[in-house]
Amino acid sequence: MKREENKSRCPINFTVEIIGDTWSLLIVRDMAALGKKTFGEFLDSKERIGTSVLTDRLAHLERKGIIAKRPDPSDKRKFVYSLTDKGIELIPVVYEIAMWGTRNSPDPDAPDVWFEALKRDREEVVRLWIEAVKAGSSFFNGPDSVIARLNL
Amino acid sequence: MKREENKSRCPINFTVEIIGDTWSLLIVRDMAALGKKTFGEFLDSKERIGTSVLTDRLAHLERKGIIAKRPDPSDKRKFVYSLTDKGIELIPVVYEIAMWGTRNSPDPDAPDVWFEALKRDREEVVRLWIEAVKAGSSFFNGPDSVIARLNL
DNA sequence: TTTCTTACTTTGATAATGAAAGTAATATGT
DNA sequence: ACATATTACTTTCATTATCAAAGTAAGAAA
Repeated sequence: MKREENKSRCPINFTVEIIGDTWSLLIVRDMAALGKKTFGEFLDSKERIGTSVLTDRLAHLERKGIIAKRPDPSDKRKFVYSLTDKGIELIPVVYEIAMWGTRNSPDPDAPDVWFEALKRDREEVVRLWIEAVKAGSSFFNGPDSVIARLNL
Repeated sequence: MKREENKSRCPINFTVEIIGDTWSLLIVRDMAALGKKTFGEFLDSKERIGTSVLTDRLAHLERKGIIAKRPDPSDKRKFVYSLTDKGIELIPVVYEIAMWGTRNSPDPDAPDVWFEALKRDREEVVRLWIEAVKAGSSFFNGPDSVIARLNL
């Protein structure tokens, strides 16, 4: 993997060298928006990532301090992946990327509540999203989800 | 180029399939932050993009409606590249990516005024940045630049 | 009219991706 | 207890992308 070449110390290049590929941000999305936590759950997304690439991207994100990997106490075959603070800080990036895609895609596919949430104040949605993930929930799922807090 | 595979209609995947690679966002950065406009100017960045990759990425961004390409009226060898409205809409994404990189890079390299601008209100900076590019300037350069408007 | 510049294209080596099959550890059902 | 299933990988190999270097054609500058 030559993708971490440190081409420059530009802050934008720094970020792009970490999440600027086809899969990394989709994994962060699955965690932050859907609350996915295990290898099998990540495999099960619409974009159909392959196992070898998933293994590679998870190791990459872990090495870069975006996610943490722990053994699952209740099933010793499994590992539980979670966003670190650094990973949670990516939520504003993910929000803007989702916003741009929603506005510029000819036919965006997302839960109805996503389009409802976009009508709300950006600052509030981003703040609630960060709080949700810190509380162990995600945008759409869990007791502290954004949609629960906004009553959507 | 298989990078536009339409893996899903998720808004995040839609955006990532357009700008989720090593170079596309750096080109957008060069245009939005530095006001670069020509092939030679893009070649001349710290990250040292190769000519074949630059040609490919410029064609890709043009095809996706992010940038426009016109002949230079004063030098018929040249082309002038500019951000479309769709491209200008990426500025909030670029801002958040730059913000994350600035906060998480161990040794970020950027003009001093960038760090000054980060202390200001996000909404204002993003608004001024969009206005600057629409007026033919960029974040750092031109009569309507963000740093000119903020007196930095 | 020679030389330089610009925006490419071509070539060939190296690296990343993607699909499929394989594996070892652990869990589950009977 | 035993057979089967599941999980998180690893391996293999064909396809595709990237990168560096050299080449090119149109136009500008001296």
